[in-house]
Amino acid sequence: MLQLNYIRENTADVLKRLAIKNFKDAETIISSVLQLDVKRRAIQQSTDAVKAEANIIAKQIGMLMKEGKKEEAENLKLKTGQLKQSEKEFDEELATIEKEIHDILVQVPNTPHLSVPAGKTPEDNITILEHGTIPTLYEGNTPHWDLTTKYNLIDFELGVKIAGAGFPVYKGKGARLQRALINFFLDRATAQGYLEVQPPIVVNEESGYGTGQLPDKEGQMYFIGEDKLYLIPTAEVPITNLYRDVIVKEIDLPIKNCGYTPCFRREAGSYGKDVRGLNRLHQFDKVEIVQIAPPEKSYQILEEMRDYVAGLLKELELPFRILKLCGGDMSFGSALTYDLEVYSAAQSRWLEVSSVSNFETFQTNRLKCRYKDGTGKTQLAHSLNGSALALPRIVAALLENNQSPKGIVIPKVLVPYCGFEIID
RNA sequence: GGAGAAAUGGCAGAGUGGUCGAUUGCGGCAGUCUUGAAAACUGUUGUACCGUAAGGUACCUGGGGUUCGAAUCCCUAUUUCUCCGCCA
Repeated sequence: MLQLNYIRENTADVLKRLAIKNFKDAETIISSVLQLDVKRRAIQQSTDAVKAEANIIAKQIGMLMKEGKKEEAENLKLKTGQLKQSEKEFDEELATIEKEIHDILVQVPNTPHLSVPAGKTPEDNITILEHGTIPTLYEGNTPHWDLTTKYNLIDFELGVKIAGAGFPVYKGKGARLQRALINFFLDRATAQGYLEVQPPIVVNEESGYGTGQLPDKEGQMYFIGEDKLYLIPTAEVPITNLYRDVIVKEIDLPIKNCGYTPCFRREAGSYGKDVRGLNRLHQFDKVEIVQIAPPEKSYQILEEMRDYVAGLLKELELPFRILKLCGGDMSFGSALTYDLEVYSAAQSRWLEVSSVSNFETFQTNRLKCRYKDGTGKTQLAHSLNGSALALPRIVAALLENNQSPKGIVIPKVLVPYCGFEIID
């Protein structure tokens, strides 16, 4: 959520940036918020004035009672009736207008960084780096969904029986590969200075709100109605919410956390080749990295995070590219996002395996995640996160790219984690 | 799940209707002393909103109520602790 004060003081800038995100009716919405804000401040002044008067009278009555001047006290009490009435009215008016403002603000997306390219569709994203060579596969290569069956790594049908489509059962070397990747990712992240955390994989409503999944995207999360808990769509939610209602010392920034969790997504509305095999699942595993950063360093940190993830892909020897997302393809809360995509050779397509974003104060404003700066002033920190990495598509690319007539070759870096060099 | 107790500032812990935004201790910050540090001493130390400012308003787990006035009384929700039950 954008800060009202910021909108008020930088209206032109906000509008300019919202245009990059193709946010419709930005001018109308922003100006209505600003009008409501003027009204709100006027009402608050009236409210405060009435309350101040009432407080004074209450104190006077207290004094009179102490001095035993009951009659005078009774007279003063008579005066308070009118005040109480208008106090109540003002309070209600204020609450109403604050809710109105809030309801509008939650619908306004984050303002993109000025370097974000304009554009509406993924075609408008900018490729900033391509790395590795796309492998030439041998005659008779197959997509991963055939390989997983051939080598008995994943049983999709069994998952359907147990839970439903999109809940695969990993078996044998398939299961071991999962575990290997998780450990590899966590080891690399901790070596990079990220503190590993193991958060709950369900969150309450407040947490969903804090990182922006609620109120908008609740249809994308599994909900346990009896206990009012949401299954997390990403570890970003519980980990970032660790810092909800927290004021940290500047010296403790940046805070770097990583964590492995399963992720659950309802993926309502997905279909076709996008959901085939491992391409899109309802449950998948991911290691997430999260940073709480001082504003002046957040963009440098974003690049570090992006490059760190790229480093993982290099170690895994996967061909990949990095995209800088255009305004139209960025998520609601992000100010700048890099997507990392690996090339899945048998499918002949790029698969998104990581999304690294700077949210600036968009999340921390909701979270009330702040720090004291050098001058002792309290201000909002920036929050950033990225996948490092999501497993299924990595597995898909590994299987497809590394297939050979003899079997699937495990990248060197994973061999110690897997305990085998080839899947055959 | 049953019975009981509790929830106060970064922490500990006072405060049961009227100058209480809240005693005190610890911690933090600044200073004095010291070659430096420690100790001791002195001062300072919550958040948000409104206001150019002076200042004002709100917040003692959340919500509602009683009252001229609520940290304090009542209702309610949540959470925590103790005991019992169940259980990885």
